[in-house]
Amino acid sequence: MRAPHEVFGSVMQERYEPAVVEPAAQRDWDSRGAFAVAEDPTRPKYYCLCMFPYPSGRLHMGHVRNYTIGDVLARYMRMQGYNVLQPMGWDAFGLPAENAAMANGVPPARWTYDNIAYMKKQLKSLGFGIDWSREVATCRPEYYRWNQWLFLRMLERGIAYRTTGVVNWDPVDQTVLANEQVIDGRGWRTGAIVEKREIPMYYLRITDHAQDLLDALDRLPGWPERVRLMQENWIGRSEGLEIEFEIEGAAEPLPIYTTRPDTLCGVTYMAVAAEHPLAQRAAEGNPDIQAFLAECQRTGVTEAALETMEKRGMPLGVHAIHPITGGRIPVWVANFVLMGYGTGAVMAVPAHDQRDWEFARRYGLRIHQVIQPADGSLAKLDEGAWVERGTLINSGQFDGLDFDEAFDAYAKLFEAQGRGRRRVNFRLRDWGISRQRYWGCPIPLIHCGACGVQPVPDDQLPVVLPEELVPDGSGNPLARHRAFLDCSCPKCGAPARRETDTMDTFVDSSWYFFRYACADNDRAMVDERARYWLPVDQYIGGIEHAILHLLYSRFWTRVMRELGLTDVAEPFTNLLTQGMVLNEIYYRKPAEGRVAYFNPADVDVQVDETGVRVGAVLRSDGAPVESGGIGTMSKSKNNGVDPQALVERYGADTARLFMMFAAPPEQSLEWSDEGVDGAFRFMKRLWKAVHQHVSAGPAPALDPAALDDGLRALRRQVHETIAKVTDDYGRRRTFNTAIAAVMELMNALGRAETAAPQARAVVQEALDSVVLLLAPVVPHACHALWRALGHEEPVVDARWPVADPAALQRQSVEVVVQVNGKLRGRVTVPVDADASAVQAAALADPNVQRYVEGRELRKFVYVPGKLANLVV
RNA sequence: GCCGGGAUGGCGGAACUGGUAGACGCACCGGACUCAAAAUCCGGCGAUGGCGACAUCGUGAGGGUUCGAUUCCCUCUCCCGGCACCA
Repeated sequence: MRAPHEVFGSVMQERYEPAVVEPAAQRDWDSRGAFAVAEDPTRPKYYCLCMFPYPSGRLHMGHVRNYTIGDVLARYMRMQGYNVLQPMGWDAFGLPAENAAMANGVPPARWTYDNIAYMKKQLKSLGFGIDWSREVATCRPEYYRWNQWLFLRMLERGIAYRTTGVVNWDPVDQTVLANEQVIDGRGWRTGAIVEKREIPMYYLRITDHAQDLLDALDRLPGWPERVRLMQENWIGRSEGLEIEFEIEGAAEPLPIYTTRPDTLCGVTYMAVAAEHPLAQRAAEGNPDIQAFLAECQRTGVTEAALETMEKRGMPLGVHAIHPITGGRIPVWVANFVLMGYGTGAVMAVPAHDQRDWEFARRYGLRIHQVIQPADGSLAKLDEGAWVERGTLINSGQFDGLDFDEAFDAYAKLFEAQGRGRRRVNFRLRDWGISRQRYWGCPIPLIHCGACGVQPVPDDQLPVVLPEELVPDGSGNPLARHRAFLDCSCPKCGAPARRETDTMDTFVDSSWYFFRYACADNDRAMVDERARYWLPVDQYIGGIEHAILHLLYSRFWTRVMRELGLTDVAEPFTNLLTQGMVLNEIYYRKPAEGRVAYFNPADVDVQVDETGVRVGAVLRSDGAPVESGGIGTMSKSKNNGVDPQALVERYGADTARLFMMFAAPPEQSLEWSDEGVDGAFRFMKRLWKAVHQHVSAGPAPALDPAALDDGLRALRRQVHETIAKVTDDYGRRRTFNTAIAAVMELMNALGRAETAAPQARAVVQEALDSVVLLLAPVVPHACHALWRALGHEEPVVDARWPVADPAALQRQSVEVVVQVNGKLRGRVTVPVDADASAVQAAALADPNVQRYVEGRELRKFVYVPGKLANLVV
């Protein structure tokens, strides 16, 4: 083996060749096990985690962006002295594998394992500093047995329970469809109108933790405000009243929940869900209602579909008795009321609720105002509902009360009568985890004819999913696979049938970050090592996971804590949500047939002489294509860029540099081939600068006292850049501005006169700093350059540079001068100049004088070292 | 429909706590080098007016607060993410 200095050092090659540099750096890291980490109580730990990928086949740019952000932070924190863990794994169960199986006849398992092998190679070629010894794949029995084990613990404690749930049913394929497989209300393969169907499912009681999941958001200062807000709204805590309405001719009252009890006297109708017993009973012997209920069956189950559909209803011929006025109120069935939400019934106040108002208008129902604006102004109820709080009117003894007083008065009244109570309600629903699919973690239950549903005993775990089956789109192949199905009842020993439902893949991803800490333990879900590494210090992933995945993980962590498996309250201390990767969309719409999309790589953009775009043509035929604007990279729009091709052409460092430079991580990132060229040019300039410097031999030691003004200014910029980049990486997480600052420094270095010995010393310090500052972003090139600059220790293990306060000193600063807020001049003043000195200097400026002359100075504003404003 | 976010030159973006709008990069234009091209290097580059010094306008649209607003408040438009079985 060659010593590093024979490869680089003084014989550093002149040309920047990533195809040589990158594999060499990767081999060096591999041979030294640079990223394998162990628990070390003597050093502060830093657990840097990126959301694991679904093994879809190849990496896409969103992955590259995600993992580059993580790798930059991991390498930066390592240089800051932390014991850094950066693991990786595979979210390997899920629908796409079944779809691929249907298309190609390949078992999901094989497709998945092949994809993992390929994508792992891609991740390695991008140079991410991952500890691969901790890799997990959720489709492996070693992993999912702990899903099963914890599920059984939840079942024992009543955290998991069985009830019915609503699913999309394709009547032709006789199968349950995912929401994404329902297109415009029809099954994606059969085109059949999808029906709602109730089936038994297992649920986890996440609602038991609703209050805590909400309260703890305040203790997550490291999460973006917008994610906390989205979770808060998702949990949706509300305080209201549950009120029972008597139903004419029925023994059972109709309970409803309202957050606006102050509007109670404005109720002019009630509405129940199609599945509500009142509606079902009214339908008996009434074909019109039956037809309406059947129609309600044929809608999607998503909230978006329900909210956007036409609000329709039908009177049931049943009446409720108003609990205050004693008046008769018609009860309707309405398609927008959901059986699963609250009590499946609502009171309707058209005067003060917009949806009720529209419904009342449509069906000619009464609109009765009971709230008036507190300022006495008039509510225009013929234009829409008046939904603000106000003062009660038309409410008998309650007239004149405000919202809080009315809430209280009604609550006391109903509580005294036993016909209602105060209630806190959450929008959050329990987590249904049953999926009628093959490629997922089997739910470890056994159905016995005599003993009912029995849990699989712990010593028989895991229930292993057979890996050779190929789904065909009509139901779950497990249900036809005798070797899986047949078993004996653990209680009575009689022949029994295994449960064929599998778990939601969100279960797999709710705790994988624990397993990385102890992936090799085959006797326990987690061990002591998880106590060392958890919680995750920095979690990085797409904003699209802001609610579900993160909420489920927070819940699962709470369950693990209840079971004594962890002491961690919250799994992710800091969260960074990265934006999408976008690209141009080009298409042609033929007179007939489907729109054809063209990959931007095959399209030439035409610009006029000022650089403005005037059109685009397809390179292969030279004919014009239409621009469809900018959109997320996707298969359907054919606008993806293959990371592999990019790495092969420019190298991983250029790909990483472009991604980090083009936009701050939280914003969406627009792809640009020209931008990649620019990043590559910068890499070549950096390489050349170091090459030129080291070719002239070793630089002398730096003597800061011996520098002239020019060199002192250059050295100040070096240290200003160190301070800025440190702040940008560490606090702001804006890698684009950090890279821009380094580019500015390189530009200044290129302009400087560097022949003199002390100039060479400053350049050495500058280049050392630049290589250290860029090492997290472009680690391969910096690995080589650091050694070329004469350092023995590899740059991954180098210490992060610290700005020298002495080098940052300045004697004078430029202050901009405004007159009445408009920029009129600039003056240079000593750094320690006081306001009066700056005012005098400002008034001495000829251009400033033009605007101040002959007018009275009313006010003088001075922002030290920056700005002076003369108000005249 | 509901919840969250965004909009700044020809383009991606910068301006961090209300204080110089346009850093850095791309594209484009001009120049150097070259037989030539590519590569590289140097310079210019928001709009309008002016020879120029400068001036006026300008951060999706409209209004407000302030000595001063891309930044804070109100109204609106468009785009993106999520809406519980895509991951």
